[in-house]
Amino acid sequence: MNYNFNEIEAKWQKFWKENQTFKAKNPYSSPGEGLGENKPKFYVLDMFPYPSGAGLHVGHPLGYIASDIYARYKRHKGFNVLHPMGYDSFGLPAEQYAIQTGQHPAITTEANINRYREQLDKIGFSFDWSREVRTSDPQYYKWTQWIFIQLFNSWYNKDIDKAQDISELIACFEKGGNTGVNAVCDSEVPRFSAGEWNEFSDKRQQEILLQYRLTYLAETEVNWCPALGTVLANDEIVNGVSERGGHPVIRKKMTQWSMRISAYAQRLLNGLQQLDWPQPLKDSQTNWIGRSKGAMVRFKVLPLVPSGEDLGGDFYSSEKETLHPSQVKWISVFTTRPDTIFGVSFMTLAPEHELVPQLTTAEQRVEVEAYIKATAMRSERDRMADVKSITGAFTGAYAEHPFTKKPIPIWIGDYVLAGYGTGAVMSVPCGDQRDYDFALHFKLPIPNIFEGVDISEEAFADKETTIIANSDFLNGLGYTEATKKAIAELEKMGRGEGIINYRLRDAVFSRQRYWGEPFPVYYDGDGMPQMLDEKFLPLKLPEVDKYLPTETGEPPLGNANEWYWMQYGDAGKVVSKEEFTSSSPEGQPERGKRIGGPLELNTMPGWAGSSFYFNRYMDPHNSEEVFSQEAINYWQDVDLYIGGSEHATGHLLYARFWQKFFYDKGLVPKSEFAKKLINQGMITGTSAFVSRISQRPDIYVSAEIIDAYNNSDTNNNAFQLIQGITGLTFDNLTFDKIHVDVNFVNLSDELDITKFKNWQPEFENAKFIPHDGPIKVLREVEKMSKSKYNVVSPDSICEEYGADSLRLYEMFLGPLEQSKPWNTAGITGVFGFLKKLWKLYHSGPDGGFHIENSLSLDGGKREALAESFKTLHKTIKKVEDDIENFSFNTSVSTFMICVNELTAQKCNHRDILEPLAIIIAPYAPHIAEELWEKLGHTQSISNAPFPKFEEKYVVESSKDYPISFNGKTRFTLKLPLDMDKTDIEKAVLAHEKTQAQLQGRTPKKVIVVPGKIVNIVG
RNA sequence: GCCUUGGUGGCGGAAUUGGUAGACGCGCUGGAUUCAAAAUCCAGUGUCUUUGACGUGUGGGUUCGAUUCCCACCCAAGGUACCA
Repeated sequence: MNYNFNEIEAKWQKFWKENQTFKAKNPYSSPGEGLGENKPKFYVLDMFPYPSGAGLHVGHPLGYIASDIYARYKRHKGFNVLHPMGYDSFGLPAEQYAIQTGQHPAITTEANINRYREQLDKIGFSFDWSREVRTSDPQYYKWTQWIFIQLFNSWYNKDIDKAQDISELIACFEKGGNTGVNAVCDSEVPRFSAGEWNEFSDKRQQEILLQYRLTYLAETEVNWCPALGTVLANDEIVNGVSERGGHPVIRKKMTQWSMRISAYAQRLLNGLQQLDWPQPLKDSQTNWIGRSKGAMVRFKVLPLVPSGEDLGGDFYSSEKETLHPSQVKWISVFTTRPDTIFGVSFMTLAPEHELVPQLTTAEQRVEVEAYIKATAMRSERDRMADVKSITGAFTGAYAEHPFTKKPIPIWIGDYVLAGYGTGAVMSVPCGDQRDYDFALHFKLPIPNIFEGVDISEEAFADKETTIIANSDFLNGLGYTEATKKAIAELEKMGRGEGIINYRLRDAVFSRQRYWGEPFPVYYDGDGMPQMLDEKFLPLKLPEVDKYLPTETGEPPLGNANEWYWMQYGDAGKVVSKEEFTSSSPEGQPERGKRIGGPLELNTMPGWAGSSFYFNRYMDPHNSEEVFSQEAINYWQDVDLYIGGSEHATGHLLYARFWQKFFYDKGLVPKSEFAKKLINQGMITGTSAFVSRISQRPDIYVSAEIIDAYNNSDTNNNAFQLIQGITGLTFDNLTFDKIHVDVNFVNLSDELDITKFKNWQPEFENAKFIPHDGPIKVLREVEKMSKSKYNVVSPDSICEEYGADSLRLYEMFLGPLEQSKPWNTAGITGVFGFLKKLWKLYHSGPDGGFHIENSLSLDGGKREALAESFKTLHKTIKKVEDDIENFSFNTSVSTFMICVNELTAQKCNHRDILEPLAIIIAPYAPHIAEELWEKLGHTQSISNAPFPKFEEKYVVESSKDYPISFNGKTRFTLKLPLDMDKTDIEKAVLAHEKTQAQLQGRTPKKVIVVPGKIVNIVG
């Protein structure tokens, strides 16, 4: 009986579905079922996919296969395993497709999901599909909206370092104004007393509260992508262009919803230490958060120097005037080197800095304005492409040095970024290369404040060896002491303080798109944002005629006929503008006053729905709560999370942020959502190329001819042939390489000529050299992509070799975390292995199922099987260790070795073959189920206990010692393992081969490592 | 530039604490079987100037012994970038 994988796999996939084999129980909610009650929990999660129209290629399931093996292994180990799957189904491609075709994104998304599901099912995953979530499902995004409301109703209290309800902030304001409140908020919040607060209008109060909320509406500089018609987050931009589509991105001021993730910067950093995540990923989050320790220093802007006054050669000598205190302006700068403060010879502000217009003198105005205009015109990309040219302009203004009291000229320059720190720097040319270059270019002084350092060529930035000089009270100090002292002095004078600055910016949360979560927000008569009451959620996406921005440039939701919120008392609904304006604000006595207004036109970004889905899986159908406390307290957090490293600074940072917010609100028991994370590597494609003669594009040649050509092997008779047909000699012959579909190529790299000719019209009349023999293709490793025709789909592999072969092969390719090329040819190895495995259980006549039943008490039988037991148990040990270390590739080798050995031993004994089926089941579940059933079991193999490794079967009594001379192994010698050092040395030295090696010399030293090696030094 | 990861046969890769480098598989070569092919099975397969020598990116070092540890460098991939 042959290994009929198609039949077997279909059978068991149906069985699992019908029996809900992998449904995870929340034990408290189904106590009667008994399952899971006494089992420890284990949560294995994959990053849920965006269901793209292209479907899956063999690279996609890699991580899913690994997590599935782990999940199945944990079930065998007696855990109650949660292994869910769902879809991140809001996103740009469906919307772009909708713009082109008018097809509603919900319809395309549904079709894509169905295709994904079909493909996933064929691979035999043990997902609990009863828990599936889709971010675009209103029953799901109801909770995304709910979380948004919670964030809106929260502020960050720095004193207790956690988020609190906004009502507590209001209470503080009412009691003592905002002077005593230590909150994370906008930088320009004015100071006010309790009395002033209570006097503020409702609108003013709302405006102030907005500056404290964890999600807030503010005019911010955003990354605007004109081609996509939307803003993008920093992590959605790669090299100055959009991640999707590669369109240019410019800076633009817009009123947008933002998330105050910066409040969590330090906790996001701290939390990394307890996480078992890949180091590169943790490093990239650390860099992204970008903590730097230094000082905030305030420089007083000096009154303008009267025009025409000669500043002379020494510009530190000008006279000062005094100003009324209310007119004094201050420029705050952030520096990591307060120790170099005496080296400041000028200041540089970002061109966008808000003080620039006020500071600029009449004489400099023209130049400054021209410079600002010029920098604004340059796109982000231009600025990045050109970092070498130094540009800037002098404002004409001066600031006072906090210690020397000398005037310092204030410049603007685009090397200072508006978005980092305060958008202004104190320039220390002797200690910073950028300041140095700027000073050199504009002929500004470069005072040296370092002991014994030459700065005539470049700046000196080495903190370690710094000794400060020419710096008054800092002279002679090193970096650490000088920094401390400088900060202490600044604090004493009230001119600055030590602070910690983060690169992490608040995250823009609005997108000018259709296919995303609508905000549960309307704008009242004052234009202030108001949250919908939770009982009205979900606020469903409205229907629109077209998915493009409106004629007035509003987001696509502006096209909706009905997109106004109207509420009387407890009754609220979405209505048209006409219905809203024609309705009575006074309402009717029994219904109450009408409230409402236009609904928010922006939608939420892609990362909204993915920032809590892992928690929602724990209780996915709960319509009362985002998840119940029982569910979250049972499942706690993700034990193993597998997904791509491309989400390092996006999804994985935002999700950690929301989790910490939930933690503050007492909604979750853990402040980190995933204990362990693994990044699976990318599977690249092996593209196929066929070469054709450049001068005669209808003639295609086999790869051997190209080899001969590249090696200048003119004797190859193909060249005579080519010359005969084309008249081209070897010397003026050139070839072009063109991609061919990898599906037209067989395992021996030979091209299927018929398929190729029928592929595209231009190949119809293709001629081939050689005419008769096979045409071989060239191979090259590239990213798997449609345009390179190197995409291999899992479906075709499953059809030809089966899902078990696919699963084994994907694991066998190499370490999970490494990127590696796909080459279908190698799959025959694991396919052959499965056939061999099948044969082990089918040693009967005509290949029928045959197993020797166990006579477990018969010691004699056991004796005969000792070798097989040894094979089995060393396999159990190795495979168990490998799974725990996520070294799946080596366990496939181990299985191969095991089956090769058992085959050689002609083993057909139940005591061996039954445990073998279990240990292989996580990897190749279909064949394992089938064999399990044949072994007489009626229950699925998936919960069978994992066989226990027993040392006694693998103990060796002797060892083949490698005998080496000066570290080089010459021969091996079998000796008992319990022999001690001295005896080993004697035995080895007495051996004739040793004597032959020594040729009469006396060894200087003999190293004996029992159980390992013997080395003779001579 | 900086941070991270990696570099081993024709190819994917193995060697878990420093102890026989190249497991396992692909490919290739030869053979068996077959009218033939596929499939299957058997044997071989790091390199070379083959009684031996050389071999884990390069050059040093530590060690009885180094793919493994240390120093310097080269190359590749990923992240990040005027971050004050």
